Parts: sequence; structure tokens; C-alpha cells
Amino acid sequence: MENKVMSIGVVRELTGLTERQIRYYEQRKLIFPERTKGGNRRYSFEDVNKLIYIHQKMQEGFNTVELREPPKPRRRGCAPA
Amino acid sequence: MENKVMSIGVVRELTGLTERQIRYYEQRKLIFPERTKGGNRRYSFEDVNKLIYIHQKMQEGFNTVELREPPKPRRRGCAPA
DNA sequence: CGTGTAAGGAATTCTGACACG
DNA sequence: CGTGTAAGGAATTCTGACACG
Repeated sequence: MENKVMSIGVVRELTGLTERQIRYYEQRKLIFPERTKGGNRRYSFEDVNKLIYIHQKMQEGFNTVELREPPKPRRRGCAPA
Repeated sequence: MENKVMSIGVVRELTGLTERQIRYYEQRKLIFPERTKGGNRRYSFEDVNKLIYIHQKMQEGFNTVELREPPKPRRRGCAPA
């Protein structure tokens, strides 16, 4: 179910998080909801699971950066010897 | 996915139907979305599939009554001899 | 019967900011 | 850093009605 079909209100109910938290985790690049033409967010069930996982880890002491998805393997710096 | 999570707008996109049709099929007892506290409809993926099926049958000539789910087997009238 | 539409209101969501720590 | 909140606006959805056929 990677179909982006849920509004933030439904996600709020499903995850138990606040809209503030949900939007913040998006701002921190932890989730990537789609947008309607009007600008409203649309989430998938995967997003919901991810949010639950994220919040659990947060309570265990992780911060948003540590929970970020494995970034694209860009190679930079580390000049060769 | 019998989880009622989609707003009518998403259902409109997924089915290709108009909101008018979607609401009308509900009025005719063909689908049964839930409601938010505020009164907004929430549909499941099952509802979406059902709507697509319904509309297809409609175009084949069926009417809303004929497409109604098998009604509860209530017994009435038909006085015994 | 099944569907389109204009009308007015209400629920939902959005952004940017101030706050705290 | 992560989250709460009040503020104002905009997108979304709701109902009941008129229309056509």
C-alpha cells in the first residue's frame, strides 16, 4: 500500500501523533507525502508505518537526522591519496 | 483494505466517478462510507473497487436497486396457506 | 432514475511565527 | 531540537434544491 490516499487527519488518528509532529518529520526528510493540486498532503499506509517506527525510535533517544533514510550514495570529499 | 481512510476527493480520482455519483450510490445503499466527527465521508479501498464495479454494471444497464447488496433475509408477508 | 450545477456553510488543512528549552 | 499554539487564509466537503428526462 504505497498509495498516497490519506489526509493528515487520518494519519493523525492512525499513528496517534499530532499534525505538528507529522509535518515536522516531513520537514526533516523522514517521510515524503504527495500533494493535491490545492496543496494538501496525501499519505500512504507505508508512511503511517514509517511514522510509527520513527516516533518509537525518537522516544528511544534517536534524533531526526539519525532516523533519516539512507541518503543517496553521493561521493564527495575524501580526496584519494 | 477495509480501512476507511480516503476522502471523497481521492475516491473520485481513483474511480473516475464524480462526487455526485459517489454520494448518490451511497444514498441508494450501495456503499457505506464512515464519517468523521465533522461529518466528512471516509472510504476504503474495498469501497473504491465496489464503486468501479457498480458503475460498470450501471453502464451495462443495471439500476441501483438491482446492484444493491443481498438484503438481510427478513421474512414478511407471504402468509401461509 | 441518475446526474449536473449553483449556493452557502462548515470541517479540514496549510503556512509562518512565537515560545520553550 | 522537537513540539505546542494562536492566526488567517485557502482547499475540501457537506447538504438541500432545481433541472432534465
